Amino acid sequence: MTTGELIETPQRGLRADARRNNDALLRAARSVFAELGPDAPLEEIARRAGVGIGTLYRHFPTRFDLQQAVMEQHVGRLIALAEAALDESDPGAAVEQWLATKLRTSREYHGLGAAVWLVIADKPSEYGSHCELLYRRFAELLRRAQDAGVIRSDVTSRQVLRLVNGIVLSTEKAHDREREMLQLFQVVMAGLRVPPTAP
Amino acid sequence: MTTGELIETPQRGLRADARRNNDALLRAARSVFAELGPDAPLEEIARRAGVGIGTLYRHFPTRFDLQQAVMEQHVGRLIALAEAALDESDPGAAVEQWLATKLRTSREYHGLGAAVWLVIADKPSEYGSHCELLYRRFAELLRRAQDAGVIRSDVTSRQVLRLVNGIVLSTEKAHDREREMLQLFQVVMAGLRVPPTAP
Amino acid sequence: MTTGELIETPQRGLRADARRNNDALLRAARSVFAELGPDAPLEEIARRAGVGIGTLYRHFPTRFDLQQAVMEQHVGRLIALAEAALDESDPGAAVEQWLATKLRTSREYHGLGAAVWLVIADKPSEYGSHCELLYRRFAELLRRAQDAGVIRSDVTSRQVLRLVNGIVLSTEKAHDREREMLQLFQVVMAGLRVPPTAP
Amino acid sequence: MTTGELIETPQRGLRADARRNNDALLRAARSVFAELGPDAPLEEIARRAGVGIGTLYRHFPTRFDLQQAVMEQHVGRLIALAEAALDESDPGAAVEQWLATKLRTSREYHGLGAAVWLVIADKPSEYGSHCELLYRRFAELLRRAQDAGVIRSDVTSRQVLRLVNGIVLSTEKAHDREREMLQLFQVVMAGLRVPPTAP
DNA sequence: AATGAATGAGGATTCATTCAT
DNA sequence: GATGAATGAATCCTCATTCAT
Repeated sequence: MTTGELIETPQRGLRADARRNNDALLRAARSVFAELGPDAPLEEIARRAGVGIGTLYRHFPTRFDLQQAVMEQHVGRLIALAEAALDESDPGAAVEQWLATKLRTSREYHGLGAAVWLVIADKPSEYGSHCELLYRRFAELLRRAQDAGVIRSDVTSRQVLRLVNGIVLSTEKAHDREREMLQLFQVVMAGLRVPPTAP
Repeated sequence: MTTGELIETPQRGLRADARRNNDALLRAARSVFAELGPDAPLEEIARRAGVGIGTLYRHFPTRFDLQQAVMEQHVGRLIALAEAALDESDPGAAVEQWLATKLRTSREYHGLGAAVWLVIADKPSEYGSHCELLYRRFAELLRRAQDAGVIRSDVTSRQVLRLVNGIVLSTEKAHDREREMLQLFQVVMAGLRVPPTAP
Repeated sequence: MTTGELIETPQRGLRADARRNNDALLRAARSVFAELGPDAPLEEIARRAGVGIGTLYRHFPTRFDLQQAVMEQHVGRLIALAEAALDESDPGAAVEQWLATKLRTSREYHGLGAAVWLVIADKPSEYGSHCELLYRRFAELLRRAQDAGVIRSDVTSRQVLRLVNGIVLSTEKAHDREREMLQLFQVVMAGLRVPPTAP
Repeated sequence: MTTGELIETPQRGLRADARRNNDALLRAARSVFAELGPDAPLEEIARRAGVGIGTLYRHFPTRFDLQQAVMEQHVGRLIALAEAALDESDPGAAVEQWLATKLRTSREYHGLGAAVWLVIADKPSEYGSHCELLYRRFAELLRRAQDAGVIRSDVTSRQVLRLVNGIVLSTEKAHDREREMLQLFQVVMAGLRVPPTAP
């Protein structure tokens, strides 16, 4: 089961330099979007990737294409991680660790996918189906934990993802963001766990 | 205790038309910022307020002044509500209702104050001190509930505000946002309540 | 012979406060024009005069009216000085001193009258006739010196005034302007004096 | 000794159309600045150069860059002329001719370099060093004439340049400017020449 | 394919001028 | 008369996007 791999290398059959440029553009886009937000000047991305603006447009005809490609990579990695997590023995720990990883890695995508990646676009798209796949994988992960009786059964996977996403977004300008995020995550997790029943 | 009132009418001593325009500009700014985000064209705000662009600049020399004024109004209202809530008899209900109101009314200020209003600006400013006041009032509100044993004692007021703010932000593009927000709020509140101890 | 007086008080028959405002506006205009140039914001002049912008417009309907009024005052003073100089016994010293005074006092009017005040406007105007008067007075002053054999006879009064004006203009950004101007003035005067003939 | 040449073509290695536009912009800027002054609308320059406003900004990111480039060209030409003049046999004629040329050609740069080009900017810049070079070349030119005994020894090159610059500035609005400038130039030159000593 | 020059629409901002209070 | 609020034209400047090289 190697869904992730496919996503990492969507540029089969390109000339070597084209692939190199594609990679450089994605890397540059990720950092520029992280620094300057989703409306960052495209010229800055091209500059940082070391290519001309024309090349950027050849690879990604619209700003959205580029944003989506950046998110796609991120989603792909999260899917791979979720699939790996499904093999873990402790369902509760699996969910918690995956969410913690998502929390940490999503910091860079503020604004970009932010509210976007959860919203399965209305028109069917490759990106949309990847998001759905991620969604399904996490749902499985969560269900295992719920079935094991460690996570409350009355929360949906969508709700959990939104809560975690909310932590990322609401701490954007926080002073000690890392710490803030972890503390909020602990609060949320405490709320999600099934309280020990009185014997 | 009428802190709120003062904030509602900071334009004493202006000519009648000036005050009218000031109001219209604030109203227009609120709706335009809500629709188009904090970088919305100022001309659109002037247009919707029915005044010339020059008038907008006379009242609010910088975009930030306008954004801040909009937030200030919002914060002022929340302060007034918090002060009223402090008079309620049921501490748990007071907190919950106030948070629910904040949730509902903050929808319009996405991006504007977004994470901003919680971040007390480093330089001392009137707006900053209002935010601090709001913060203090909510802290009192929360402490009452914690002292009454209905809210967990190991969460800080800052954390609670961030969680609620996160709900607003992460549901920005949600289909049935109102419903979605309320559900998430319930999940968060469930996590914040002290679980009934076994007798 | 009191031509100067007339020019100093052109606001006969005004209300006391009107006259006061007129004075304040002229004073403010002089300093603002000196600092910011002839295109300085009129609002700044009103502000510095302590009156509303509307009042400025009532007194001086156009920017030119204000500029002209400032120059008129200056020209009036120079005329008075020239008339006094005509009474001096040493014709050479009289010319030189008057020119030195003009040099010093004109510093403030850079750009304003600069090239303007010498140019007798094509349409007849009160200001124009004042300039002509100044021109005539200086011509008399110069002629006396030429007749006395201390200034070369082949230069015209217009040329002399232009040369001195040029000194003001070309030293505008000079580091030690006062000194620069005086040195250049000495060079020019040396060129204007009749060289002692071999006996 | 071909300093001038280097200055004339600072745009090596540009695409043909880019160089063409650069030339057109400089030409347009020169004439527009001459007509409308240094604060002329940049759009007018772009229009007259037949390019879009964006192209102007690509070539000259700030107004100052454009102004400086125009002056640089002028200064470059004057340097080349000064270097050629140093080869002339008659030192007095060399100085006088060069100054006359400067007088004539500087008419177009009123206000632009006006007093500016003489003021060696405090921060080191390419333009500043070019001005210094021009300054040095003229100083050599003048010294030759002073050593030959045709120009008074008690004037500095800076003073001479300022006097000539003053002529340009004070005749800006003169009716028959060309004639007026030449007459003043003759007066100044007469003052600079060493009077024939009585035998 | 890659490049980067050219374009111009869009939005910010200032200030002269008018006019209601 | 005085005031200062309102107005909008004029200008600046940035980028997304196209296209010739």
